[in-house]
Amino acid sequence: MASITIIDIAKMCGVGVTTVSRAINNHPDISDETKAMIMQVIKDNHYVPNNSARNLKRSASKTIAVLIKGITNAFFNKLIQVFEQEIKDKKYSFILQRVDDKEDELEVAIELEKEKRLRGIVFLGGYFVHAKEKLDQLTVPYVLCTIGMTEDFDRKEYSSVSVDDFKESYKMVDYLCNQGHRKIALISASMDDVSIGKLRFEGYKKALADHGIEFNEGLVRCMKDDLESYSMKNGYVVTKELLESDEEFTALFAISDSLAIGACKALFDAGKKIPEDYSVAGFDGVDMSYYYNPSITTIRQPVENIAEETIKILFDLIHKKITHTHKVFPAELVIRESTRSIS
Amino acid sequence: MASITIIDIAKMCGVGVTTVSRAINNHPDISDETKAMIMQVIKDNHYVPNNSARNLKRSASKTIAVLIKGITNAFFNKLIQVFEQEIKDKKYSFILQRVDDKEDELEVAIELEKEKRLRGIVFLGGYFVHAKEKLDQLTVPYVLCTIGMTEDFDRKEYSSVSVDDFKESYKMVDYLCNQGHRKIALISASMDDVSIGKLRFEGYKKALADHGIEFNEGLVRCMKDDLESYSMKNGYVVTKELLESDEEFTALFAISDSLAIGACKALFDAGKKIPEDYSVAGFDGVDMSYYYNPSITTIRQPVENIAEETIKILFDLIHKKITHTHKVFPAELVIRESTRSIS
DNA sequence: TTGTAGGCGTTATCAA
DNA sequence: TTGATAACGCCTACAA
Repeated sequence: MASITIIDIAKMCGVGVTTVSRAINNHPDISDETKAMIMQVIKDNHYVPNNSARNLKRSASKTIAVLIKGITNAFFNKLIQVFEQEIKDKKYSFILQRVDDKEDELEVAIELEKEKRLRGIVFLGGYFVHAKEKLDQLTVPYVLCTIGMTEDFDRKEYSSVSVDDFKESYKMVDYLCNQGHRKIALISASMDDVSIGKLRFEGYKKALADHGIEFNEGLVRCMKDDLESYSMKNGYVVTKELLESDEEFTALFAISDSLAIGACKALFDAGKKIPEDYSVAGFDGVDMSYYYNPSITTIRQPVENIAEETIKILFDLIHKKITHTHKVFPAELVIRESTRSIS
Repeated sequence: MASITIIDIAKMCGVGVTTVSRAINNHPDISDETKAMIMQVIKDNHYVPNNSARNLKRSASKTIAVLIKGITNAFFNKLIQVFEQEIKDKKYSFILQRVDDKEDELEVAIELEKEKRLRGIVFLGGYFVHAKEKLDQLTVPYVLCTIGMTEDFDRKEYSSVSVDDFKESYKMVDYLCNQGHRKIALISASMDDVSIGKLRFEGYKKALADHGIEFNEGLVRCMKDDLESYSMKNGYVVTKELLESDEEFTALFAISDSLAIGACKALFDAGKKIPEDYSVAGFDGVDMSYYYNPSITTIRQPVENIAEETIKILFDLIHKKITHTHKVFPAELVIRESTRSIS
């Protein structure tokens, strides 16, 4: 069935298409009278403008896209909420685009930029290893949000907002050491991770070293590739293995809260108590870490600040107020029930 | 900066645009030779077709959209994963569109249908109270997934897949009663909810009645409108109030697992033990209900079945194999650590 | 204040 | 197997 178009409306109203277009888009050059009349006809006939046609014609539509890799991550939920609010406050519209783990976020971005005439892009999650040449196909500003980048990527080429994953991870492990723990297990990303996973791992190693504790590879457990990354199940399975390996440890640091929760479950299943038998710590500071029993000691990322700053930088970039910028927020060590001193 | 178009590619290759279009879209009438040549040029020049133009021109693009209201709901995550898989298996592409709580999902759907030339739509979550007249503007088939509808909406007018929220809620409360509980608190949706919230509430009432237990309004607590619906925080706040009200109860049934977890936290804060002091039950069967400590007794919805059947019905509708269908799956009472018998 | 006409980048039709 | 050309539905100079 053929959809009703702007021409049909124009005919029904006995006016030209331009006039109808003006009515739709709140253009000034139109009398209130005709506008009201047109809007009424549009309503009566359920006319809905075709977005594809609009996007095709429009040079730039005030819209920002947020590309998010791995939507299951609870940590992103709050971020997105703030993004949406901030973007709407600026009278821009907001598109949330999920990117599959196996998809290339950059390709999606390039396509979306053309399709929607984007003005800016926020990348959330993932590793973001891309050739510069390909990045250059993006002609609008973009900001990487909470995507830890290793040094081999030139910081002059992009903007980012995040916490210092190395430092914050160090902070947690340092804390555990200060509580008397010397055998600290780590649930980390897979070894080929070059993003936050790697940084948090390095922070762990450095803290151990600074406390004169020898690094024990047997205590480091990587997430399973065949399970959803950063999932509770992943933490559960990996911890079960750790327990079966007979490696001794008194504390366990998981590089995300969800992994930590999975770890707790595995510990409970083995009849252990937290924190009496094992201290468990997470990272991110998602709501669940507070609601869990015991509540989880974690590193809380300042979500609101991160989100607001991301948008601020993006708009500054759009308005050419700044060149590439990197903002690093401090995160907070939140000590809760899941860890204890053993000294 | 002007983007490179199909015409540019055609010129560079010394062929017509049609030929380029054929190469891109895998049309048969083109020699492998020219096709390979064209694809190479496209690659070298990073040409990306403009989707708006394609959608504008195309009569029907094999794509299905899933509209989801309230993406924070963990229960939907698994559903979405299955949807994506099933849809891709059928060689269709998949669009996930988030709809804000305050937005009208139907309006979004109508617009999206035109913009993307959709072939079908899945609605997830929300209440779905819409005038028939407006629904008729949707010209492609759609299926309501886990959206409980009350009777005043003609079942011949739409298709749906869900569990029997009334019956399953009844099942849980019946179970609690059989465990000797007679003072059972309920955390429910707001009173003007006409969807699953209402159905689960009715199931609660019916089970009490069947056990000869008088309904006590003071034991029913509605989610706060000013907090995110079905959030842990909502469950937490509401349970705190309940505790302060001095209403006596031995069991608490929350109409979602997340609410139940919030409730547990409030109980723990008050120095109570679960299930020794209070039994707590949830609904949905999300992963978290298993990982929580204590693990939460819940009603597990058969997520995979629901998702698969939704897609099956949608495609049957698309291929005109069936008229409107309603599929109701049984859910499973999963008894775990958070509830106990007190008789 | 209003209308006409051309073009946005593709795909589909039809003729070569 | 190819290519010119007409839509697709809308916006916007420009003219009236």
